[in-house]
Amino acid sequence: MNETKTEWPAGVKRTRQRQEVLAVLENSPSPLNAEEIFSLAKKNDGSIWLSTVYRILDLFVKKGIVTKASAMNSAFAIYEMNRYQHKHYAVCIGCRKVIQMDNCPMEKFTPRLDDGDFRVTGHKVEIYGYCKDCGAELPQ
Amino acid sequence: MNETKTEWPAGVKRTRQRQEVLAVLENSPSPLNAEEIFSLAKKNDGSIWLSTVYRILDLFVKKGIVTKASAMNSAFAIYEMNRYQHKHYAVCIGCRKVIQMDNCPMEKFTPRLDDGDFRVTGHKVEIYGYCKDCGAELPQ
DNA sequence: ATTACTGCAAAGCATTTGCAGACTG
DNA sequence: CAGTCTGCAAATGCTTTGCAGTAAT
Repeated sequence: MNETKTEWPAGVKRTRQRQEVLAVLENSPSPLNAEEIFSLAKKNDGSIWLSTVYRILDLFVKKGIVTKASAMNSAFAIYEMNRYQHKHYAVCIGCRKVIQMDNCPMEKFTPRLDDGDFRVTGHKVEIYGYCKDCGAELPQ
Repeated sequence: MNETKTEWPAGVKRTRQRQEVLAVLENSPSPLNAEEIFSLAKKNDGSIWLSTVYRILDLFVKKGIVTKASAMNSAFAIYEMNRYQHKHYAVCIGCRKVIQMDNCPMEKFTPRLDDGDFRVTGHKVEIYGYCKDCGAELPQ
């Protein structure tokens, strides 16, 4: 599978590797790290290099096609299609499963800062704890 | 300066390097990364190794004396005394300054998750944008 | 004296970079 | 065909680990 669902982004040279990376991201319901994107693209296509994946991801992030985040307590970054919807995640400490959150705690919130003026351009929220499969093992 | 303000934590062997690291953290108003802790400790004492600092920080985190976080878009972890108060930070994209937030967006918030049951044990919030010194350079 | 801790060096892991050949528009 | 992109290898930066000597209780 090598097709992207949407039209090709403007101002981005179309190469086999870029199509592959975009297709992988479009077809993933959850964010992926570079290594995962790399092996999925490789499975579909056969010839792609990890450093190329990083370069493509950087480009896509710069173009606003993809968003980059880093899951807490995790050494690596995760990437997903920028679907222009505001999303946050809950991460299970037990199994590392990532669960989408449907609401955002920042909706009705104004930060109170020591330093006076601060122009907020974005925020990051992550909740952690135990999912229904992992929580059972532990005492309340 | 080599003194710690509070009494020495129980169950932790007291060494010169550990005292130094704890003193550095106690005297810092803002979180520091390992390299910064290392050079401050070195300045005070002269003989300490970066890998030792990492080992000491891991120990302190495990003992609950220190908390570890990772500032967004930044490759390294930051550490600070666990003052048992709930704190979040705003990070300036321009100068990387870290500014404390006095309120918490999670106070009156219940996450709505796809996956049903999830026992929340903690959360992480980070706001980013431009501080008063860096914001001026950029257009509104 | 016994056990844990540190100095030091080297490895580890995610990510980045340099370069020459290959491909796109 | 000019310029960009990729394969590949090697470097980078933060952090971890192994080992033998040193220090703490």
